[in-house]
Amino acid sequence: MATIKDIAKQAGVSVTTVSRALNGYSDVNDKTRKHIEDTAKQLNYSPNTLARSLVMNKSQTIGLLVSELNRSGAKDMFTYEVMCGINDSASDVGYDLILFSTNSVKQKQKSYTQLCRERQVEGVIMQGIKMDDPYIQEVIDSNIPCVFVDVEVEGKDVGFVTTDNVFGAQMAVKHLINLGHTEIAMMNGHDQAHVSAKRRKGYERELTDAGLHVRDEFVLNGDFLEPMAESAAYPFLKAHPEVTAIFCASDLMALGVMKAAKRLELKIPEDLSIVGFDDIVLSEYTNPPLTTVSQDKYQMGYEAAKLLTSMLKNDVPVQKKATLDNRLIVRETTAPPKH
Amino acid sequence: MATIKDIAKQAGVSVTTVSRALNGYSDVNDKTRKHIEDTAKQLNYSPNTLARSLVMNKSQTIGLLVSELNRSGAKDMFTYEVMCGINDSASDVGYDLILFSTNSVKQKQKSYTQLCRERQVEGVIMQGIKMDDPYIQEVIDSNIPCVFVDVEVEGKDVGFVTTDNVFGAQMAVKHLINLGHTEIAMMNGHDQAHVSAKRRKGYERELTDAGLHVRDEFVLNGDFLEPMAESAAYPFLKAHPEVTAIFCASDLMALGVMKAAKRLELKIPEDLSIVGFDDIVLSEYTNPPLTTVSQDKYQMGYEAAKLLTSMLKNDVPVQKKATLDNRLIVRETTAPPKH
DNA sequence: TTGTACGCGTTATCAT
DNA sequence: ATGATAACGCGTACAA
Repeated sequence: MATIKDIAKQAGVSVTTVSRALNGYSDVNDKTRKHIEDTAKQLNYSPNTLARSLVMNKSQTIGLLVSELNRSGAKDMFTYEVMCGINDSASDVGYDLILFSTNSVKQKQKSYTQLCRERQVEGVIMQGIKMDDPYIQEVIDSNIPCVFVDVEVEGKDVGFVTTDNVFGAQMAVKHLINLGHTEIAMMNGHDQAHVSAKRRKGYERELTDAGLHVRDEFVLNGDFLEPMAESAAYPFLKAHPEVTAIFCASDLMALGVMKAAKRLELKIPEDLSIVGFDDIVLSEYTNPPLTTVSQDKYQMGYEAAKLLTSMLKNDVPVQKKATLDNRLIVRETTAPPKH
Repeated sequence: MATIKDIAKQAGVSVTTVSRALNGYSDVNDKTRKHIEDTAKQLNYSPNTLARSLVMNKSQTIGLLVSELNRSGAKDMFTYEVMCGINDSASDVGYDLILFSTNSVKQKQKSYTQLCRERQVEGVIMQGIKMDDPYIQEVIDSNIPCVFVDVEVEGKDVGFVTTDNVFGAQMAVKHLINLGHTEIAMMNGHDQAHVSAKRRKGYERELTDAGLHVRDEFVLNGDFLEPMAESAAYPFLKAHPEVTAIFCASDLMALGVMKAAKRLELKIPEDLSIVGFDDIVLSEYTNPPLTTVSQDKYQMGYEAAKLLTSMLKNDVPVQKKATLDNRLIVRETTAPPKH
């Protein structure tokens, strides 16, 4: 627990000199610097970042605000991989991460700015937040730099990173159309997810472009959950034998659809083609392996942190959004329809 | 950015009174407290935990030290679920989490105590560390309270949480023996993993108890990685057609073994029974679904944080270790051997 | 019940 | 090139 004071005493100099020597200022004699560095090492000194942050008014800390950090199963791998990217990128530039988990209830108890200011975070990365969560508006109103993952919000100090969800959905649907499908349904997430709207847009655009009908009753809601998707798909597929393909807004929901199809004794892909979204680890191992739209989750996190730290470093306006490409991975759940 | 000073000025009292009023001390007039609370709210005040920590010498922060936080795939879900548990438990008692990711290289650059003291963490939870990592000894030598996940280290300020790996392995092997298997191999992780030793011990003990031979050449190393397990299993299974069952020290390696078996045209479970360890999400979806030993990862994290915070709160000696039960989940990769 | 004064460990300003 | 001193925001003896 040695402090610069201890070093100063031991080395016979003032605290000022110690501080400057250790921080690499040029206006300190080489000999005294050496001496100070030696005694610092000898005393096993480590600086107290708390004190430093207090006086400098910079904490070198980023808040990682994750909504519903839990074992929902749905976003698990997604959240984790994004986090890895954030962590790598942030530590590259010397920022530490402090983890806040929140949910709709907590958000009512403590305001966003309070949360941030208490811990003096310099900026925030926001993940898994829903469009109707109170924090979104608070973020925009506050002047704490923030980057959203997968929510397209912009503001003076607000940016976001996402993948091209519209185009991703288009790729998926185009793939099905190219195979010859014309009756294509969609299993969507829920209305509070920004990506849901985007993916639906892509789905509808691609159908329209191909001259196919867009039918509202062909779009189901699976709440991004496997069991919900299954129970939504089962009656639908039963009632609509003409449907030969389903585009799912997440891999997990695709799993649910696969289960429903199995119960209806529909063969995949012969009777029903399925395309997912995300490319979670699981999708490679399903039976048959799932065709899906792959998002680079790690990269999303990495870019998010990069965006944020660049906002933090510069006062000049800076690029505040990033849209990553995603790509279609064709596996074995898609084939031409039987006629 | 209002401070207690601002409140004091506005409310016409001293900072001391503000501090005491806001911290719920009893020796402050109800009327003044009310007045102070009102102006605090009006000024949108939030306390600066940095300053508070500095003076109290308590940061209310736990360091979450994760080794190799990356997309290795192997420990992904494991790490994530443990983290969820830690987070829930820690936030229950008002601790925040600061994320440190480390690896063998980083550990040489900055010492454990330095890392901790810089950020003034009160305690640490250590995850995914290898037995030959330098930090382990440093943790023991330091007096910063620490709880390890899955490494059985004890010390004055050091505890751990783990599952009963020996017994878990025994359950798995017993299950195979009960089915009638006698030639049972093991796919182990690597020598730097504490759990590897434990699981091997259970494997050998159960064989011995059943009067079966323990053969060193029946124990392979898959480094906890799927491809490594596959390439280790392939030649082994080819050379040892007498082997009818393999116990794997992780589900991921079980996947590798399944791939090797497929290449050798061995049917699972008819020609080869496989038991995994962990019960990752994936194992439910493999083809066929994997029989495995399930660990409650969330609970491990929850207990780890609980252990640590109780060590932090009390100066009295306290329970410093926790061993959780795990259970065998029989799915479809195990069956009696063909004769 | 309230206020004064000091200290936590550090950096920054201004002298010297 | 070096040192005194103030300041960051807060908690707390001690005094009143």
